[in-house]
Amino acid sequence: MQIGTVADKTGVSAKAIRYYESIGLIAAAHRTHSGYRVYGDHDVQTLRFIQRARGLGFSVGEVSDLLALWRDSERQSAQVKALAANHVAEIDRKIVGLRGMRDTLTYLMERCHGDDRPECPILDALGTDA
Amino acid sequence: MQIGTVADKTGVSAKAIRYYESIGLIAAAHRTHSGYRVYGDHDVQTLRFIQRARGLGFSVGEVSDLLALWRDSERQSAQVKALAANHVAEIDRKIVGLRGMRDTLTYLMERCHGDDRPECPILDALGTDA
DNA sequence: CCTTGACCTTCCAGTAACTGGAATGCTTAT
DNA sequence: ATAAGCATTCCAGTTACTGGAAGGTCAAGG
Repeated sequence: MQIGTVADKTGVSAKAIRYYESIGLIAAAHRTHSGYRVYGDHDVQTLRFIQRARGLGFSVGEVSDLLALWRDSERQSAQVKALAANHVAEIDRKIVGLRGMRDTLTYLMERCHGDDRPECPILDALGTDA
Repeated sequence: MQIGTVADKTGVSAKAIRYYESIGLIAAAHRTHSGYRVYGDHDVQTLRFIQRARGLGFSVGEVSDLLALWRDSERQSAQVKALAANHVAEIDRKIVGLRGMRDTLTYLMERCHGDDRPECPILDALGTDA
């Protein structure tokens, strides 16, 4: 298989696959005599794994750890769970931050007429001296 | 006032202030004969505005628009409200995405023993062929 | 007068995770 | 022979800054 086929099968762009190779997330692919990268089903599996983990918001570094655990038959599920727990905590922090922003903004928007007059509590809130 | 004082007063780092100047978000500061930037209370107000807007998650580009509206006495509050509404929609999209990730992860974590055995539904979910 | 320390200056690099695009090469079909 | 549709490498750009190097400025103290 060439890189384009793998990209289609995994949903990971050819660019991203090369990038993952360049940073060492995946092993360097074998090449044809003319330099084309060649992949097998195993690589498709790995890239699907990566794609799903990225889709769950894991950073590339975390994905690297997850891949290592995935390949390690001696792993302890506690390690995986701990990684996931950390990530969930991180997600929760982000959600809390975003909710705070949204709450403030909706509060201000409710008080803004939103017509052709210039008065605006949103700008007032941003610009107060307090 | 020099840049360090403004940084203290506004919570915007000196680095960030210079950066904002470099991208044109704020006007170039006047300089002393020796090249030091000089600021007044007006600049402190502006930077506080920027700081608050950034804290609500507005991008620097959006902050630029907000600043323009803030300075425009002829503005229509509807423009501000629309900007805010777009931003809230964006925030909501992010929250939905994050919640989806969190739900999936917590679902999988509940099923993971998290002990010294290797079996792990989290890795299974990431690695399935389906 | 000189030095020390705390300021300030500019400029370059790095961050995360890629994407876009240019210039070029390979393969296959017409 | 050439054109289409793949592939390759490499450089730049994205966001919003931060870190650090190399070096000027200013006030205070010895």
